Amino acid sequence: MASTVESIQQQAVVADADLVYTGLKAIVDCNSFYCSCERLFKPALKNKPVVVLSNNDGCIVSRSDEATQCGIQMAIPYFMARQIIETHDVAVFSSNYTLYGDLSWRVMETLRMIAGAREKVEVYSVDEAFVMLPAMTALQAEAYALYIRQTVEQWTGISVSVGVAATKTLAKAANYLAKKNKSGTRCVAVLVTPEQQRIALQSIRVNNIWGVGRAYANKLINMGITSAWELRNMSDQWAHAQLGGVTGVRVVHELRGEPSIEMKDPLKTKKMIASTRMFGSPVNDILSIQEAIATYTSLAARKLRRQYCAARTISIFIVPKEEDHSVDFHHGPIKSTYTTLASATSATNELIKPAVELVERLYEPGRFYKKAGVMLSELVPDTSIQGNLFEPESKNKSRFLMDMMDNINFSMRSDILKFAASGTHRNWKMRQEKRSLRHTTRWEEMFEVR
DNA sequence: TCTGGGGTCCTAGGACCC
DNA sequence: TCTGGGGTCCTAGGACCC
Repeated sequence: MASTVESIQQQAVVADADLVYTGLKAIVDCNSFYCSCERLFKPALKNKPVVVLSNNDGCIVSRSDEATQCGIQMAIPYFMARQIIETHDVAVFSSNYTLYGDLSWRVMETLRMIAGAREKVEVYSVDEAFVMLPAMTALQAEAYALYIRQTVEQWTGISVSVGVAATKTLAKAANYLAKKNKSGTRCVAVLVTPEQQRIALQSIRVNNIWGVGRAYANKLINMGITSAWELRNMSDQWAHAQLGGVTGVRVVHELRGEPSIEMKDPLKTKKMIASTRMFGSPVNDILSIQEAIATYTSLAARKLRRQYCAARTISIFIVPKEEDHSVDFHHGPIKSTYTTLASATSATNELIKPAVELVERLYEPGRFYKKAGVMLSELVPDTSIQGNLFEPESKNKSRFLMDMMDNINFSMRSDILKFAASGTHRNWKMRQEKRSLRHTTRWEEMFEVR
């Protein structure tokens, strides 16, 4: 079966007997992404159960199919799965975001090459992207999806599932079916014709639809609406009243095949950038907290510069360790404050100083804290700074310094260069006991071929 | 005596996503 | 003992303005 882009595109022209669809989208989703990354460099783990833990080794955030079959649930705390993990000899890894980031970039670049243009790929998360497809028939869409899957796997070693449809929500539904029955679908599913859509949606429960979370799923099921097909057939007025207004109407429209969630412009920037983390163990001295805040600020500043932005507002928060364990974990008493700068900046040193000063406003001696974070908002394009002739020269110099630091940090993929305020003791640093090596980005940890 | 009909901006909170 | 770290969008309500 010849399934190259060229032959598919030629067929689309020739096969005028078939209906040609325009505006089709594919969602390409890496299978158990973090686990796949870990396995890539440890062939012995093939077909073995693998899990990857969140920061601080807190929760399970990725599990291989084998781990799922062992009965390990997604997003549960590590300690709760420990027994199953030991019984089944599951391989456990701490998160290694450097490795995942690099492999993610390779997957996305591959998709951009397949699509033929940067703007035809919308990176949705570290392991998912939407791809706009050329006009084609239903049959060709399936061949194209297979081609995407095979090419990504061949070029990056990462296996993906592909769902194709006229709307993002239906594409996600197709992808859900492809993943659910990997051997039957070859990790590819297409929901293009009305018949394909009906059969698929009748088989999917509402809670598995993109945009229907736990709250709405419970509500729908209580109302007797259990399948995606039933939801699709509800009226706009009903959706508006019952599913959170316009958002709910969009979901129903999308299920009917009417595009209501547009492809995002990849050049559009974020409105806010944050960097927050739990401490490895609770901390009660102000210096440690300030060190942590300084470190998070430099991380956030780096993200800021990567998207060519500057920030005018800095907010920080710290979370005291709760003595009362009955308090809901997610809604602890967060203390926060912010400051607005005279002018927007992306220079780490200009952001760290006010951020560290803010800590003094919140800190109460004697208390223990378990988490802190920095948020940068009021973002503006960086060009407004670069192009300003009236800024003192020192500002441009610091911008230059920042570029250099980013480049060094990026190429070495570690924080070799740091600001003194980030400290060197780091007893607040998170636990990462089971982190794998950074095979693709560090010479000394490179994978050895024997 | 009596209390319009807009508009904007901001914040908090809820719902969702990975 | 032990519970991630980001994000987005939408709505309601209050303050303020004319």
